[in-house]
Amino acid sequence: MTVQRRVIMEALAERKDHPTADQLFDTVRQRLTGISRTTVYRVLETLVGIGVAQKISNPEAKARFDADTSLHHHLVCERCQAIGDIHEPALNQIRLPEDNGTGFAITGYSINFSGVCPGCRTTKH
Amino acid sequence: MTVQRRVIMEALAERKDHPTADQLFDTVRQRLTGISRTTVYRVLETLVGIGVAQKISNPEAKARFDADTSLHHHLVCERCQAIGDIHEPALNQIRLPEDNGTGFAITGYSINFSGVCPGCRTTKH
DNA sequence: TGTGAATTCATACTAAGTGGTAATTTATTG
DNA sequence: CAATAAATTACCACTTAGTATGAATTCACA
Repeated sequence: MTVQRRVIMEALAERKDHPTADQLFDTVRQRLTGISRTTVYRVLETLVGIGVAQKISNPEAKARFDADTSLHHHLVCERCQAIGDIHEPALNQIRLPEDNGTGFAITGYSINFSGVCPGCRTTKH
Repeated sequence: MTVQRRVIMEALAERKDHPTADQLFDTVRQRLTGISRTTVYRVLETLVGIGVAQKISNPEAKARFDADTSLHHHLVCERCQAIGDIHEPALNQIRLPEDNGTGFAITGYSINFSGVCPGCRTTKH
């Protein structure tokens, strides 16, 4: 466990907006001058690999990360692409399709709700 | 409606693997020599805008497109990132969380199942 | 505190996507 | 069917996101 990993993990854990690797890099470099961009990318992959963070599925062309690895779901804003969390126990009861005819061995799932975030709702058009 | 749009739409509609913009560009350029990469990107955004195609949420850092805009869900392979469709009526009955405490105006949803695809299941490791 | 292994830094690179402008092409209208 | 205005496309350069490689540093443990 290195200083870099701790700082990156902390930076990810303290925010709820599912940042991209470059966003985290901008945050982390202010706390740890000289940290390299490559390190942030690599450490994030490591964190995902050991199961303390996850990549969020999203329609944008960039990876987004989340320090919350519990079963929960996401709200994606159609306008500004912001991503919010939704913890709703009722959504965690979905029966995994066993015989789905696709041959996939399903291990988990996550629901992406699309909609319009509070900020974009109040902004005209 | 231009030739380019028709060819791109056809190329997207005839495949089920949710291709990226560059994958479509490679296909389309063989049918329409001289078509520009930018055009493929722009037309795909247009097709999404008019509602005849959609962007698929996925954990990779690239946009994936789908000509099927009906309510259905996706299977994402953890190993090779392949994306398959799953049409399961039971999954289309989810009640949209009304009072979700987030202020989001929810308009739709899609479930991403994670797992291992048939190809990767039979390949060791 | 020394040593080997793992991690990080620096740099350069590839891949994915965007922006601006001139040139085409389309659709429309007479 | 030809003229023309509007929309679309091509070309080029550029930004952003992510990856590869090897040298240098740091960590963990004896």
